[in-house]
Amino acid sequence: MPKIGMEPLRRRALIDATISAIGERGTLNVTVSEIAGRAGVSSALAHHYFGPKEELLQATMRQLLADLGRDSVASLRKATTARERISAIIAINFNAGQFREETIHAWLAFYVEAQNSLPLRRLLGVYARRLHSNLMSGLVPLMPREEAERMAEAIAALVDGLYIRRALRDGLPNPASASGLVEDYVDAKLAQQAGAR
Amino acid sequence: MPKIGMEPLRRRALIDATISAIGERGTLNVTVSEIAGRAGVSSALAHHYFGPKEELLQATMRQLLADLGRDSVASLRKATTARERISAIIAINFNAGQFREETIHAWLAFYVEAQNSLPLRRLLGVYARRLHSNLMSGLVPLMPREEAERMAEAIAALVDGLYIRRALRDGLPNPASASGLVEDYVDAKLAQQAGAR
DNA sequence: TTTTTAATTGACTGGTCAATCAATAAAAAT
DNA sequence: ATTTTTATTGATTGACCAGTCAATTAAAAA
Repeated sequence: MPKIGMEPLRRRALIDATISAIGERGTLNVTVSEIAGRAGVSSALAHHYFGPKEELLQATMRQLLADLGRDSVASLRKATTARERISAIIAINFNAGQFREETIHAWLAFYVEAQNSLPLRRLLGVYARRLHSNLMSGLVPLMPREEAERMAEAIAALVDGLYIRRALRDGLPNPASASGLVEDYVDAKLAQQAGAR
Repeated sequence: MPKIGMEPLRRRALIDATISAIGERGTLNVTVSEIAGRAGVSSALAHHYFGPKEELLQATMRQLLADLGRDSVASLRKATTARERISAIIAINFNAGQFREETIHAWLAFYVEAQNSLPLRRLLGVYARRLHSNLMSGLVPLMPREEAERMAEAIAALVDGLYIRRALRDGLPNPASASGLVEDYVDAKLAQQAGAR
């Protein structure tokens, strides 16, 4: 009983199913059938809309990035001072929507897969550059550019590291303590910066 | 032409081949045949010595951990003060042997695989606990225990994060700048600590 | 020298999975 | 009322791969 206009609904359902499948199994080694099953359709339909599996994965990655992007603009809009911008960026990465088992596993799996897939690597590059420029917009007003670059790199690494550690042991560190650690780092560095001036 | 006493040589060669195969392809999705080929033997021989693939992977992980452990005791032996111990631990993780494309890819791949394999998760747990206790031995003399715990977690996350970032873009951050970032963080926190006293 | 043991592989098996395709059914367009 | 388009799937194909096994060769032991 084919209704019309199913395409966008199916695409969305398949992408959601991909995230939850990867999230639950913790690896990109999920079959198209498994994903399709979760979305309530046959594997043939998944191929019908997305073609090869790789394209479904890319679409899923794009979805993840888009979600993060949406959260980012919303959160940054409320920030007025430079220091607030930094906090906003940190908060985005550890908010309830992002810092979930499911989402984290998906990110981690994509990091690994990016090693073999140029398109995925490009997508992650987009994310990395956006995070970097967001961070710089908060850091540059507070310190020399050189120092800001280093600190942006450190914050990004810290965030990635906390994600990975959360993926491994389940549950810990929790969102509050994770973002607390990063904030604490920023405070320490800013104090050091102020002292050196 | 079977010579005797091949077993330890073959085991070692197969483990090395596993690391380099995973390192080059960036994923645990390497076939036993590929690994065996690199080691100059047939896939049947790999199974003969290791049984199922999973066991070869575990042996490889154990090798990685053993290498890291050996580097650790060597490096820690030279440290006398608490601050030096911290630096020693940081240096271990970014020394030439550890912070290589190949090794990093292998670690990252194992992190992902650990999601599905209890034995691998256990092995990573061993590593995490050892790193944590090493860090604590350097931090506890310099600050309240509570604070030391938080900082050990942050340093560990920072190290993991720098690894992941190095795996993604090739080459950067380089060993010197990576360990520089971590040292810088430690200095900033210690200064903050001294100021608060 | 016969027998056992270690080393080694080619060939095979069974299972899994991505991708294709022909077929069906219903809505839309003509 | 045909024809075209959209939605959908079961069945199938072809590739790949982990793991097994019987067979071979040579060293060691009896």
